[in-house]
Amino acid sequence: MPQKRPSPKRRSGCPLNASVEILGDRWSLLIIRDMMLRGSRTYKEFLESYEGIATNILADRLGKLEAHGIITAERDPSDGRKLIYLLTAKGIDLAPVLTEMVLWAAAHEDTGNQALVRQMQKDKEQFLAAVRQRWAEKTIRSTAN
Amino acid sequence: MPQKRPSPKRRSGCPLNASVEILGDRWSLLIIRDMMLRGSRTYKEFLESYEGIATNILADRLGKLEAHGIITAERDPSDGRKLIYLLTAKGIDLAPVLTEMVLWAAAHEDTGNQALVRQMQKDKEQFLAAVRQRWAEKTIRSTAN
DNA sequence: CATCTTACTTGTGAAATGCAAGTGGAAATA
DNA sequence: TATTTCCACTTGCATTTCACAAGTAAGATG
Repeated sequence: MPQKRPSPKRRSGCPLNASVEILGDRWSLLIIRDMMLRGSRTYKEFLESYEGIATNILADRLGKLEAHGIITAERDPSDGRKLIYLLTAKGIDLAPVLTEMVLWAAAHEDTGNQALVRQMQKDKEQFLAAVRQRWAEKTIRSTAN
Repeated sequence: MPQKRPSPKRRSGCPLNASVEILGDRWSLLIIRDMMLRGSRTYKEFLESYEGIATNILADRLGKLEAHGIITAERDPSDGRKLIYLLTAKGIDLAPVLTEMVLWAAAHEDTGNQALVRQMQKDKEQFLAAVRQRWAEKTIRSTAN
């Protein structure tokens, strides 16, 4: 049973450093994006994401995200092979972080998915409210996390 | 002389992916934090940061941040050994990203610097305005970037 | 001119990453 | 029931990145 230590050994107490140590790699936030915006819930769905994460990296990141309390994993009752990954409240609270990163890149880099970007630009708070709303609906049970 | 193309080859057009490819490592955002909040401007000042970045990693990250147009480097007129690193407009636009990451970690992890956190929590927009204000004052010249 | 300071570069080993292939249990199919 | 397929991984291995220690070159200092 993977329990979570508060801070195994941080380089510093700075909150930004904590975020960077947990999320600062090339894949973790993309997995969270897929859960938050694309509704991905299984290992296979994450693998199908456009960027093409390697299987061992995906397994490692899912394990770390779970250890950090950002996602949970539960066996699918209707198909015993599948694990259903869900964002916790801590995980859905990353929505503002993702949003700001999207807006920054959209403003300064040549990127796609302008539909999403315009939605965020038009009304950030409304966008975040919608994200949280959808998450709450999917998480009818297991509100313990 | 290491030059850089705007987007050498992205894994995908997703804006979040762009941000993650540019900023998704354990050091880049901490360097930006030091520039934005601690006023660090030279190689030596970055090295003195609490987390203890290695010299080769720092040189590499400064080069990449400059290549991405997030910082500029100029020789110090009063001391020819020093390079003065400054945030560009693109760089200061990362303030909302840093802020959300700080707030997320402060809410869900055991972190320090509660003074900064409370300031952000109290009035996020005012905090960001102050950050931008300080940056604008320091960047009286070279507004080209 | 000798020494110190600043901003690096280089070398080496350890760790993380990417890719291909393999494994084990559950479900679907013949 | 036996076989095949599906799902979620694990393992091996080559490549890349990282951390740490040491060294270097140009400019400043005494």
